[in-house]
Amino acid sequence: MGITIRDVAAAAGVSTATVSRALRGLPNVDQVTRERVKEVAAGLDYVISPSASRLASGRTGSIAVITPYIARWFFSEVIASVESVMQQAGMDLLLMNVGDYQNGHARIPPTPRLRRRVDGILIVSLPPQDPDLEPILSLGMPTAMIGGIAPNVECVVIDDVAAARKATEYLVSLGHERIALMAGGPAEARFTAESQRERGFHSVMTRNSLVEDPMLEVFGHFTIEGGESAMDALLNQSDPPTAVFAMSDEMAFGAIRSLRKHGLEPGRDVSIVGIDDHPMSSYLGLTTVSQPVSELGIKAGERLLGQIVGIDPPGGNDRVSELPTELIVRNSTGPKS
Amino acid sequence: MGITIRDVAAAAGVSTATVSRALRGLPNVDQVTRERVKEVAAGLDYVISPSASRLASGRTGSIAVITPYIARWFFSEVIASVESVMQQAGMDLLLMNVGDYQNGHARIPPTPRLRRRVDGILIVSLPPQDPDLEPILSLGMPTAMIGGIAPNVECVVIDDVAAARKATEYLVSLGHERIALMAGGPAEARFTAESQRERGFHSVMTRNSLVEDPMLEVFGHFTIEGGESAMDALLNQSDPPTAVFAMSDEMAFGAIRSLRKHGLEPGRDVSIVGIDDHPMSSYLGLTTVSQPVSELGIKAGERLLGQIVGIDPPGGNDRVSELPTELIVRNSTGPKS
DNA sequence: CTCCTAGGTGTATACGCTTACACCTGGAGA
DNA sequence: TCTCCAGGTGTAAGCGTATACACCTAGGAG
Repeated sequence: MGITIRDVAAAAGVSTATVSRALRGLPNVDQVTRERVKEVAAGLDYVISPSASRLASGRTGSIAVITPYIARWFFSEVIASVESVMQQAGMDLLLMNVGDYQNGHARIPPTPRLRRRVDGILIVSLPPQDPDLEPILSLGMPTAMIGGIAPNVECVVIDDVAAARKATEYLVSLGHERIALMAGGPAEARFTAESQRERGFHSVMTRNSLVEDPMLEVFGHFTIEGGESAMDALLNQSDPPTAVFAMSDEMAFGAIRSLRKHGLEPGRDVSIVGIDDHPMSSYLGLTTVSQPVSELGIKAGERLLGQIVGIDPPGGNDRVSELPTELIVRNSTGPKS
Repeated sequence: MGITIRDVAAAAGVSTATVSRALRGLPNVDQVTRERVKEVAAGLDYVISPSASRLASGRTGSIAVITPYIARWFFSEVIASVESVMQQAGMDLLLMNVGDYQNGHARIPPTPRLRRRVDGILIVSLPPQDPDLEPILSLGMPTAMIGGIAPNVECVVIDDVAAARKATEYLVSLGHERIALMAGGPAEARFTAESQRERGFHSVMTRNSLVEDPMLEVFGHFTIEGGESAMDALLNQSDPPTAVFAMSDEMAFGAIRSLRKHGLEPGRDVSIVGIDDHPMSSYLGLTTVSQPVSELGIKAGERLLGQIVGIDPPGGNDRVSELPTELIVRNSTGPKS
């Protein structure tokens, strides 16, 4: 059926070992021989059998990306950029969603599917309390993480504290004092980024001697609808906020919609800041703190490759890379009226 | 290092053949033996070596998803649903982007990376003239396609002609006569869906004896920005349209923005219809024709699995599944004023 | 009581490659 | 001239599983 390395060896008049070395660019092969082997292989339309190669070498040439969502903006952007890096490096990318239970499917633990199957793992934003996280990490293979921090793992993140500070400080600079915090959910079930953003918000409020009214902390579940009803709730209070810091742009979108529904104009009546710089944000004029999503994926991918190839230290010393964020002022914010 | 099937066999007091059969659920294994083997395997924390299994059996247990985009809405939704199907089936999913050249990377042809590496291929919306399409199809392995039609391939699509008809007919029913067509790009470089949508539009216009002014055909490149400038161009004409059929929601978003920029109100001054039912469409009140994106992925995934397992006919007779679309009326459309 | 069958199990080879090791050659240095 | 070395190359032993085939057993049919 398929043509094998032996066919190539025979046709080129060399041994299979030489073919193997020639084709993989290893040293100790005469340049002339190498060229001839390559030509013969191309002529025979030979492609190496990954299974055989993997079995013999122990390397799989592939990595797994583990993520709780695939289709959401942040995640799909990250996946795309990681794919790009891996494709350049000639690595296969296995996609594994661990959030599928949200659709009613049984949660299939990824750990058994990882062992012996990949050379490295890239974890995207699993919350620290995720039941799959610990087993994955204790697999002890090259691992990188985006949007979260774990000991002994290469982590690529933004400075979520600083991002939240930028957003909050900007609102304060506009004169706002009653500022609401729109988080994803209650503190027990938060992503790392969420907790950090709360810390950033908190620090700015404290530094400026502003009170954090517990009534002004609401949960938008990182969705438009969630943001909308959270804003609804804020507006129905006796003393509504004059500004809102939403932990994500999508929640901010919902908040804007709620404002309009109540006949209020974002930026004039109530100011809204998000985090992300989602593609729709410029469309909707949302002031936000941008995060370099593609760069997160690229950097984490490269770091992971480094571990696999053996250039980078395989974790060991809590390497954390922080990528910069930037406040982007649009018209969903304005001075306190 | 790793523990092998031999260790399990020894520990369970049977041969490796029996272990292999027991673990994979093959018949001709005594129930008692099977249980014991399973327990021993679990106790030893044994996981099968995919490479060895693949090499010996010739099956890879994985499929490739080939797509020109990863992060765009339609594509990420499709990928997510396919991943779900494959995870349930215990198949690995390799992600391969063939649109990376758009980011300045060299285009790496996927064909060599496919051979001997996957049991099946799922192609998402490659345009018929894509240089990679033909080589992939002539690989002769189980293949399914979403959003496009090719001979001898299992295809899952929406009826793009009908979808475009629904949109156009609705505009006609509102009394519009000067209706613009916002396509992606010129006819030479169109996705299958694009051509079909044009046909649907055309048929309705003709049937209602409406003239298709060539001036009213514009290109929005399936992006918000593209839609916006295309709409700008339309509005700058001496005799602008009273309605626009945009081939995608994102272009429609751009069109809406353009309208507002020109002081016009969508649905009152100019009507806009899109296709997709993008998550932001309900937010923006866009009238559109929805397509069942997840179902496309699920169905195509299942069909592909069927071919691999050998239940479904492996292509052969141009099987095309059409999934239903639905007009969703919101407030970007209104009677001709 | 014998024969046959079918379910259950073991033996041993093939899968296609990588790589440790042995080997060979020619030229540089002594 | 001889030795040594390094660059090239070949040999052959795995890598861990699947599976064709042989075998064995017990029970039912004759």
